[in-house]
Amino acid sequence: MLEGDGNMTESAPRLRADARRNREQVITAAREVFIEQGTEASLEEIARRAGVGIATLYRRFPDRGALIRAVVLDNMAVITEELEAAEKEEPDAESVLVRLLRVVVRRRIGALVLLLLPSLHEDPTTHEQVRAARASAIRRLRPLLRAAQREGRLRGDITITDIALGLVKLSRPLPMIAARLNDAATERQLELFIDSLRASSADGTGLRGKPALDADPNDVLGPPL
Amino acid sequence: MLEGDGNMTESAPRLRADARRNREQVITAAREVFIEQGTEASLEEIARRAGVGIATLYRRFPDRGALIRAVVLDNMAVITEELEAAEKEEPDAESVLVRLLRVVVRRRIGALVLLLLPSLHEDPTTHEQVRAARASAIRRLRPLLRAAQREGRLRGDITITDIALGLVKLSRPLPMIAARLNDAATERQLELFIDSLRASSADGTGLRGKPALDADPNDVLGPPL
DNA sequence: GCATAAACGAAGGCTGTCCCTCCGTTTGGT
DNA sequence: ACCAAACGGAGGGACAGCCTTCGTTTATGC
Repeated sequence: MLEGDGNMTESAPRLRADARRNREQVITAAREVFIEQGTEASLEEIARRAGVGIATLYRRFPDRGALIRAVVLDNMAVITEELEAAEKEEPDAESVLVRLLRVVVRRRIGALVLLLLPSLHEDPTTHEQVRAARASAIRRLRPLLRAAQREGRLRGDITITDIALGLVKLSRPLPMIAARLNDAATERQLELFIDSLRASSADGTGLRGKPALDADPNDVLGPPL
Repeated sequence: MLEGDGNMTESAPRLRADARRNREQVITAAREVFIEQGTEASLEEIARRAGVGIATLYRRFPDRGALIRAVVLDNMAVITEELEAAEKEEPDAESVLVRLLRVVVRRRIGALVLLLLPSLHEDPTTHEQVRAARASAIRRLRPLLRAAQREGRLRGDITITDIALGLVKLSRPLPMIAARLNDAATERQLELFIDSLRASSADGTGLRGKPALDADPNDVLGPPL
């Protein structure tokens, strides 16, 4: 969760302290619930988990779309922030990338980055805003991946889409399984996934199956990554 | 879907031809819907997707539990069957295992194998039956994995649980994304996952993080695999 | 401190969905 | 051709989620 003034989108009068705190709690709860149950989840449950009355949620986010939007933008901001920190502190591209993966999974952000885009596709207002945030993130991520591949640390037949989708699936907790188990499993799978991205995993024949998801700019996933 | 007489559990009079057909369609639909939405999904949607009236579903499966049970047993049967075929036709353990993974994912079975167990845990009636099927599958799978590891083709720090959970996550389609996209993504991720299991992926340091999920026989996942 | 505007939570009417049964109709098997 | 078996859909009851209204609480500026 980014600090900020909790008002990166429209210019509102400025929230009271408790209101700002509640707003962030709602976004955090929404992020978790959306990942677990999808964006159709009950808003009342989100409010409950945020420790907040349902009215408070509606006061801050007039409809479901507004809440989704807020979560997505917040996620994007976290990613950007973390990316900058990593680029300063890590020695090479591969380290930056791997660190980013770990953060994204641990913070449960992965899923929403891609997952929520389709819903926003309808909304002409903020679609541009979200699209811009996403485009900017990709503009930074792509050269990073290229670099790591040139370093010879990551396999060459991987695309950003592969990584993004992998994160999405990793991040989704399995329903009807205890949280602790889910966390343990996710961590383990993440390390497996990271290993699978490394150059040593490529068996020379390249990935079986088509490059999948590369094409079709009109698709949910936007232009080829 | 296994053929059989559609009556592997209790001894019923013998179903009419159309009834048997409908029964299988319901199971198939249930498998898909359960994977997508969890076992709390609407039974009416399952009936709809099976192209069958809601009454027909209830006639065959008196309650939700019965349906879940049927799906699980069916899945187990398919796995066993496929395993036997693969063991006859494939040259080594690794090939058998990989082939099995591909079948399980393509048939959308993966998720349910583990996913449904917790729900059944409550039910004293059929729990034993399911537990037996599962135990028998594991008894066959474990030596297979060991063999593949001895062959030096699969990394040594992998457990059956790792594989099972990997399959579960792979198999779950992402909500609000077109089916075609989901299929393409899943296929791609599966190949990545398979590569990650190979010995060449291990970087010598072993998997970061604890062996996770190995212990606690009282857990959802049963005894260590 | 205290006044006041901002923010809060909970109750409740409304709507839609899902569960499950009942019953008139259709269909497979002999 | 007969009839038991199987079918589908309508519909009542229950319930969960949406969103608003309203009386109460709390942060903030003087």
